[in-house]
Amino acid sequence: MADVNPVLLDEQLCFSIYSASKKFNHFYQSALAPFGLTYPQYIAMLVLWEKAPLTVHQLGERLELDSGTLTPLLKRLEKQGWVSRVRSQTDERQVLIHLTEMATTKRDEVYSRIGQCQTLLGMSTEEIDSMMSELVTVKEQLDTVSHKRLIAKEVDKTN
Amino acid sequence: MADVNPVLLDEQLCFSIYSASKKFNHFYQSALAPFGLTYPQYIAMLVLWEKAPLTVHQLGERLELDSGTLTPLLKRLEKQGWVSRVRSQTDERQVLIHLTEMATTKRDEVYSRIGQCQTLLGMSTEEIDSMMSELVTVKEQLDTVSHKRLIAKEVDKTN
DNA sequence: GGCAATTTAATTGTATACAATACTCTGGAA
DNA sequence: TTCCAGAGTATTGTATACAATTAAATTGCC
Repeated sequence: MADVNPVLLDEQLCFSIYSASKKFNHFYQSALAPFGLTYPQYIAMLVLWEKAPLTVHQLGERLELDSGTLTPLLKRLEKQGWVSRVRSQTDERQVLIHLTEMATTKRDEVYSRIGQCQTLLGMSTEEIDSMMSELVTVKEQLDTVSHKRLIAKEVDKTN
Repeated sequence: MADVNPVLLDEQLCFSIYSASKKFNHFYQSALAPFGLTYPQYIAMLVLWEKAPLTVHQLGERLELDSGTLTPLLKRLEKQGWVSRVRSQTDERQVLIHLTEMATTKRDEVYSRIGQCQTLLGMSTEEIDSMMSELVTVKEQLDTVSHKRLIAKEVDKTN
């Protein structure tokens, strides 16, 4: 164990991303304050504005969230009048998330507000695209590693 | 409101970062499973390994977390034997977080495990540095915008 | 020296995340 | 037809986050 290098917080990419994620969260929270939406609620609404109605499962795939997170989140969105949750007629296991009239009405207002705030960030489309593609690479690596570790576990079990 | 562009989740930098942050979280959670540390607990330990003892406030500045998050987190670390929380003699408002002997003993083991996992990510130091500096820019923008919005609020109040 | 303003932690309340479990429903196999 | 494996959602339990408040200690200012 003598060949171990110190791990310094300031050099960790994970912490940069963790910190940036929290700042974005805070940024959107205040940008969306007039609408009373949190950041996770907002991204759920983004997906729904694209293609509601969706089942909880479909929404979860898009957001990478499971029902443990989405069920209470959607109940809160329902209570605040953004969505309605309707048990599917054709398959009673599924719950379809529909937009309310209010959600449809307010969509462009939210889009506009977000657009204004993003302008304030002052990043070009190219800069944003470049960063996002780097992030895709990182995420793929993380998925691959997780997968490798999973395989490793399986191998372990067989020994 | 006719001039509003749709906001698509896939084009949002915030979501890329949010998603990457969750993947890192999951990655470290499983990498650190042998030690029973969560990701936030791990970064707290990183800072403490650099310069314990620290007050809750000092640790919070480094991690960008407040006592509302840190107090329970540190109590869990204490219960698991990583740290001790000691009320300062010279200023009884402060609580000093010390490393336990176990924490000191296991430090290099954790460093080594993390080093191995990072190698699996397959990113060069240059790639990581480049990404981190871009993230610093984004975070500075987010802070600036938040600050602008704060000023705007103050101005509002005076009207 | 005495007291208001500040500092520091802890607490409270709300909202995510996510693993693990429970429960209901569906479709297919025997 | 019955039974059951699997799918879809909800629930439970644990751990963050963070705003707002509380409580205790300290500092600064008169």
